Amino acid sequence: MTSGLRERKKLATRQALHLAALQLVDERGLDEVSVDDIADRADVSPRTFFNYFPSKVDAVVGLDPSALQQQVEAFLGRPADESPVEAMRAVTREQAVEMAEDTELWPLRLKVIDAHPAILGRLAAAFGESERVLAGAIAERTGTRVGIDAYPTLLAGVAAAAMRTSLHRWFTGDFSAPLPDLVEETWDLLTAGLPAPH
Amino acid sequence: MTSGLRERKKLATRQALHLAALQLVDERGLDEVSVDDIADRADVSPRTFFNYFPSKVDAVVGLDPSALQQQVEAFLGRPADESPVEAMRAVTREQAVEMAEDTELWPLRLKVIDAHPAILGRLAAAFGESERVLAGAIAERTGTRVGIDAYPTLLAGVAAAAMRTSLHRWFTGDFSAPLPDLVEETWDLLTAGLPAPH
DNA sequence: ACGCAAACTTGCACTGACTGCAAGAAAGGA
DNA sequence: TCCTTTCTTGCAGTCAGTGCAAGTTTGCGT
Repeated sequence: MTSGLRERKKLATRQALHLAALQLVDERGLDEVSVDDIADRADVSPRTFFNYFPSKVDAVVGLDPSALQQQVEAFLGRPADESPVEAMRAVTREQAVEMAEDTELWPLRLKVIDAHPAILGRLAAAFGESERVLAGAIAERTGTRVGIDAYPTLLAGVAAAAMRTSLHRWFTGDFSAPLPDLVEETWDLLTAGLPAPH
Repeated sequence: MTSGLRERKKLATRQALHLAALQLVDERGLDEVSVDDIADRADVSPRTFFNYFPSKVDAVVGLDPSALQQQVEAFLGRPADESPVEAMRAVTREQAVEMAEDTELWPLRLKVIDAHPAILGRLAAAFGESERVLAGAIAERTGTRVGIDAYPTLLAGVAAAAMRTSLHRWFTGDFSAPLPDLVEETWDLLTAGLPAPH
């Protein structure tokens, strides 16, 4: 289908670097891990590290660069009779299902991120980037304009907040509750206009 | 009231560094500005720069470190008969009023941030930090538990999204629309459960 | 199987962010 | 005025991150 040897090797190297970064930071903490350490464990030269990730924290976060585009396409591909909120909710639910399938990487990622605010910062930036792009897609679908109308930026931001909230609860509950269920609960709260609890 | 000479000087130096960073980055772009440049314009040594800000981007963002605590106190100090959403909304509106009073710094900040995604990342991290703390305050007020219940984390995240959305529209509209009005509109959308536009 | 072109890895040298330390200067208070 | 505390500064050092050029590996047509 896609894969020559070259592409498989690249993917393997990328994953090795990400995993090495994740494990090392989990073991020692962010400041006690150098790029050289990560490159060593992944069996590549320090210089090669920077061919794969632009910075140390990026390697720890290790986000799939194609995920954002997939998210946008999934959103735009939702049935036309769904409201924007319904479509956005469906997309985040699908993401949750995929994340939950991975029983190793995401828990470790969340553990490390939770322990290191600096990494959380980079993650937040990624969410911000995602928000920008998503807002454009939402505007396209609803006929609103980013920056002029509140709707697209707000919905994108709210969707990101919903995902963050769900991930946080997933982590806090030691991954016992199914992530998609947590996502559903969160969206129920949102569409009800955030009624006070109790 | 508070101010000895020493404290006034510290505040002045901090503001000078922040303004210098902001102007220089606006003029040349983030990568064309070094810490030495910023320190030069603010008339302090490069080493002193790091006594005030832990990094270059932090100086550009230049957030008031006490703002977060004030926000939490403002939230906890709202009348007990207000719902959490009403209280949160009131706090963000008050913030908006304060921000709008400053007709120089915030517009420049937003302009620079909009032009430099790397800075936006740091800002997002600050919002994330704020969310964490706020979530704690919300939990305290509502008797819910951060990490267990969705409510506190979600409301904090949504409030941050509302502020980001409003700031973005304020900037896009060249600061002609009153920021507090934009905040109100955004919260109206939220409490209505994000109804589809049109 | 061969050989060329493109892509990937690596080492080297360099810039600049950031830190710890210790000495000097400035401010506050008795 | 003297002493203490705090702030500033220079120095030396570590490490992140980048451009370049040489060497290596893979893809592909022949």
